[in-house]
Amino acid sequence: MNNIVQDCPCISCMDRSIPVSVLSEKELEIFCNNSVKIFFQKGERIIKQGTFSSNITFIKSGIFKMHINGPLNRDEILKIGKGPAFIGIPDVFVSRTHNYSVSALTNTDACFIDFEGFSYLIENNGQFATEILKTLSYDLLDHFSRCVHKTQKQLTAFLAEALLFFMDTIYESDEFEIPLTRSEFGAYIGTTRETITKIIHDFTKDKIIEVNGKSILILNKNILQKISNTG
Amino acid sequence: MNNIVQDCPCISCMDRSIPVSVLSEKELEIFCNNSVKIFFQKGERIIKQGTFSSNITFIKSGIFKMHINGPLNRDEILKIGKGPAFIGIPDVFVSRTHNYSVSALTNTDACFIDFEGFSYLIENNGQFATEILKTLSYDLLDHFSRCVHKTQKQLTAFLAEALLFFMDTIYESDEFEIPLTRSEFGAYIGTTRETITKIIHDFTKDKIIEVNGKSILILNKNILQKISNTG
DNA sequence: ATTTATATGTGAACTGCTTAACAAAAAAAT
DNA sequence: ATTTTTTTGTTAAGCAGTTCACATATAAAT
Repeated sequence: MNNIVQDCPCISCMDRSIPVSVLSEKELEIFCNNSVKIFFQKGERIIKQGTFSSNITFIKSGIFKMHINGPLNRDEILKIGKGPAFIGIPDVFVSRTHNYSVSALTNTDACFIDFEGFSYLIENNGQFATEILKTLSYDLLDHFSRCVHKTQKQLTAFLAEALLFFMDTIYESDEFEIPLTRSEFGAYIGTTRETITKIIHDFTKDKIIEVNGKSILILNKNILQKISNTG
Repeated sequence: MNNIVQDCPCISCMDRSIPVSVLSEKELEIFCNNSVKIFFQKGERIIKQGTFSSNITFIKSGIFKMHINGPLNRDEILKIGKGPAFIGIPDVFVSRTHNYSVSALTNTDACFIDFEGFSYLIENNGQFATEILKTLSYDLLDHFSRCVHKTQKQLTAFLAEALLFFMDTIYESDEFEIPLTRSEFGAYIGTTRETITKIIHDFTKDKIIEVNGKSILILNKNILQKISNTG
């Protein structure tokens, strides 16, 4: 009963996160001893752009946005994701400061792992290193795709893509509450809140979606897909 | 004289590439035995989007472009870089196929390292894994920045940024031959060749740059910087 | 309950950039 | 050398999306 590993809360994440699952008992202990869990309320900032980055963040549960303050002082959302996920990895490996902010879009459980401990695991467990590499690789390819779609597609198509993303990836349901204001939605798509309003209005008029404030119901996924594909 | 490591051509890259420099003699031998060096002429394709990805590519020397075929079948340049650089890492770790193409913009020496060998080194040399992680991290942050600038800046500002990039990072000189056609330049900036022509024309009229076909001379870096910053 | 602040809707005027169409120059192929 | 292809320049018309200004609704604060 007095087993350290049993007291380690990180053990509960072994079946949530693949990188965590490849750790040995001893390594899991190191992981635990170098991390703290913190609860964030919807809307709270988890990482602030510009602050020093001395730890990796693991989003245990919750939906979050990665956003960055651009050259025109406008906020832009780089990515929306949900736990379980490691975030902030590129920052600690490259610069001493965070290059972007991360905020909670729903109530969120997050764990902060000290870089020393994280780095030790990378250096000493090749499988862990490989899994983290996979995570970063996926993030990079995902962002390539998003960036290309953003520049090449028309706004209507790119917004359709975003709705499909919420439906298929984030909520896995055709009915959901968008965790963004119209302005934030604009920052995600790369446009203004006015244009978001207009396109959403068009979609409801064509009976593609049903909207009531923030709650959205997808009525015709096929057409949405077609709009997204044809650009 | 019959030392294997001395016969290994990869040893010459120890002082070119940080990840290579952390390898032991034995590991360098593994590296060599799992790689081939190939010469590419200017314009040749090094990696073709869609093909199977079973190896990592190391650009020893030369300037290259990473480009991707977008949803509207338009080619877009994600990144321009120069050797020494590892490319194609995210592809092998995530999907079995290449998600983008890479082409030589100048004559280029490239080495292909079999994934098995590369993976072995990641798993067994923590320092190597860390350095590769740094590489990917840098790529990700760099691309975040580029993507945000692309959406927020006006074309004139973004083109100015590109010229400064060529000057400071690629050629380290205020005089250089742009290794892109006007169309490619458009694919890099996210616009059409007509607009590229127009902006370049404006810059020459204002005596900011001097242009003769592909050769460019930066006359006033300060103004270029200012244009780039003010969006 | 009332005030204040934030979020959303809506339309008209404006604009940066694209599209399209043609001409000329340079490079590659024969 | 001559033809063919690719690249570049240039213009006018068109439009997708922005900006601005105001009305309304919702949420937060007192």
